[in-house]
Amino acid sequence: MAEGTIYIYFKNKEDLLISIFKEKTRETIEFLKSEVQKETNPLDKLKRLLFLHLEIFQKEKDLARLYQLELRQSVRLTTEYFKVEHKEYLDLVGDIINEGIEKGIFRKNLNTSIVKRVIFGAIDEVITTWVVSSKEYDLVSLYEPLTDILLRGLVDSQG
Amino acid sequence: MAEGTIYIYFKNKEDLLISIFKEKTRETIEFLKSEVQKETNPLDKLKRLLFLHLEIFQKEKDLARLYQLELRQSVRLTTEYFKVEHKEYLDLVGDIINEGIEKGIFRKNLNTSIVKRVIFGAIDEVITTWVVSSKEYDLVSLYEPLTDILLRGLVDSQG
Amino acid sequence: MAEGTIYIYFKNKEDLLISIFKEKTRETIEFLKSEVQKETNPLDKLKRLLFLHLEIFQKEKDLARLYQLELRQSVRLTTEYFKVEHKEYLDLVGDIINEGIEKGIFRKNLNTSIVKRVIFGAIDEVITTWVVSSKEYDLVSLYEPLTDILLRGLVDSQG
Amino acid sequence: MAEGTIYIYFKNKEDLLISIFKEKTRETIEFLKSEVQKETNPLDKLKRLLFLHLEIFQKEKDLARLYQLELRQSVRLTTEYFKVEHKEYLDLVGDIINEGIEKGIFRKNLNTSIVKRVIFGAIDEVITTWVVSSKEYDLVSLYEPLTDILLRGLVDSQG
DNA sequence: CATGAATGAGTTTTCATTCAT
DNA sequence: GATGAATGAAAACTCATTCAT
Repeated sequence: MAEGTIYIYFKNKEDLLISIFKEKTRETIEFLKSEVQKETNPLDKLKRLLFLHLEIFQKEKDLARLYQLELRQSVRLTTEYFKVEHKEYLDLVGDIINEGIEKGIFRKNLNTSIVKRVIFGAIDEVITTWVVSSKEYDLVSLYEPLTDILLRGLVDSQG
Repeated sequence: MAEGTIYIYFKNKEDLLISIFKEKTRETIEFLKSEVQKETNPLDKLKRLLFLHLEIFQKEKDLARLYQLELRQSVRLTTEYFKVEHKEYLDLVGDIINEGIEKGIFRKNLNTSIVKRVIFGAIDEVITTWVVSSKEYDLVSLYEPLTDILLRGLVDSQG
Repeated sequence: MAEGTIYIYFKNKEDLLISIFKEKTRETIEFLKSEVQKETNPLDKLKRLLFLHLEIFQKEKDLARLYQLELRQSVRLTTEYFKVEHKEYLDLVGDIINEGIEKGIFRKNLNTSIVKRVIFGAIDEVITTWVVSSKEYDLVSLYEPLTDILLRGLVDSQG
Repeated sequence: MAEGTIYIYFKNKEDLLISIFKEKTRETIEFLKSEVQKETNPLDKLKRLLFLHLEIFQKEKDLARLYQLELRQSVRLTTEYFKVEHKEYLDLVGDIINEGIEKGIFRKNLNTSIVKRVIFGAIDEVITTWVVSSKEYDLVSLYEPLTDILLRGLVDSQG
């Protein structure tokens, strides 16, 4: 695509970037939603979501770089993204949590709006570390310890 | 300080930014370390750390903006920061976790290197949301639900 | 006509514009010539010419805009236009003036090559003012004061 | 002056051009005003004005080119210029005409607002012709026939 | 040493022109 | 021949860096 072409379809370069992120994120969220719906147990839904999140980024490291590093380049872009597409992902997590609470699988006194951010933040940080790391390692293999902490917490309830 | 003055002390603008972040981060980590050492119980150490992290950023929203948005604008800066200063914070958390595991307060099978990232990621996300939000709300009040999830996890162990 | 089509018929955009102006100007000058020839008195010829010039532009404000503003945007176009089509209009005026001098209706010592430019310049300025004006007003009504000055001059010869 | 320098002082390139024209025109008008005031007779005032107008442009052909050709390049520029600086020149002429009418030197029934435009238009056209001409000739020498027509008109009042 | 106006390399944007359909 | 989406050379603009004061 030639330089000038983007100006036929977008007001400016930033608008193009915003559009790319919106498009890609929506597509991914649609995919995640449909995959999650294949499970009936909220616990399995959450697990599958986290697994796929890691797997998608592992498969497309360039995309991961784009999301974890380039997206943040423009404050306007980050803000826009946070308020719309990002919110949709959080809502997907939030719905699973709420369902789990209702079904007695998750704890009753959970604050869903914080829980969904904790889950996203945890996985986001793990992916960013993987992206900036000079070492090559398997991202998906982090699925086990990641879910373990999020689901069971840090404190030894037996102790 | 005038525009041109920075080039007397720094090679370029990015170096200035890196220097500011390093300086500020080290100072903050020193403060956090000294505060954490006032507690003997690893659980209390972790709680105090999270509380102070929220409190510091709440008190200086400009600093929060700087860390959560501006810092991320330069890929080189983010990468550099991630590998040095950010690591120090993670190590502080990691040491507390390890101490807790040894003392039987935290679960034995925790993967410390993931746990510390989960904790940082969770709090980081909560702060970024607060920074980009158009609504004004109390960040420190999120301390309770945040520690609750991280410490106890999502799953209802009674159920 | 689609964008690309003009390059089948014209070398470039400027050539198209030149062609449009040439065509339109020639057509208009032909019309003016034939109208002027309906009068026998050079004074009436000049009056009719000025009246029609105002009337044509009043009737087609878009055309007026084209001539008074758009045409001047390209230096090459202005220069080209000035040397050919514009000259034809001036010659039409010049011929009327010369005829008037010969017939003793206009003053003997008139410098025809300046006179024709004075007449064109005067009417051109009046039309440009009308085009750029934010107020809507009747252009043809300026015919009377315009001819009065050009024919009788400013000085009170009785005084 | 380097490319980027203009953006320190002006919003964009067009604003720079507008500013140059405004500045130069105001300066010239101030000069013309002061020169005109040296005369007491309105007729002499007008003559001196026309003479100086020709002389200034003859002396600075580049400036003449700028005014007669480049100024028209942008419709916005032409419109802005017409409504402000250009108006000031016309007012200067208009004031002289009004004074002349009052003193019985110019004809009573003159329409000042048209007269001033006729005078400007006439001189403007003569200058443009000089600028676009491939022949080099003396512009100031046109002062005589130009004032002759404007002051005495075309019609032979003896005839 | 400090300053901030000026710089110009790099980036973004425009728009006349091309060319596959 | 006609079309209009795509092109890219040129113009406009930005902003980190320099340097005369």
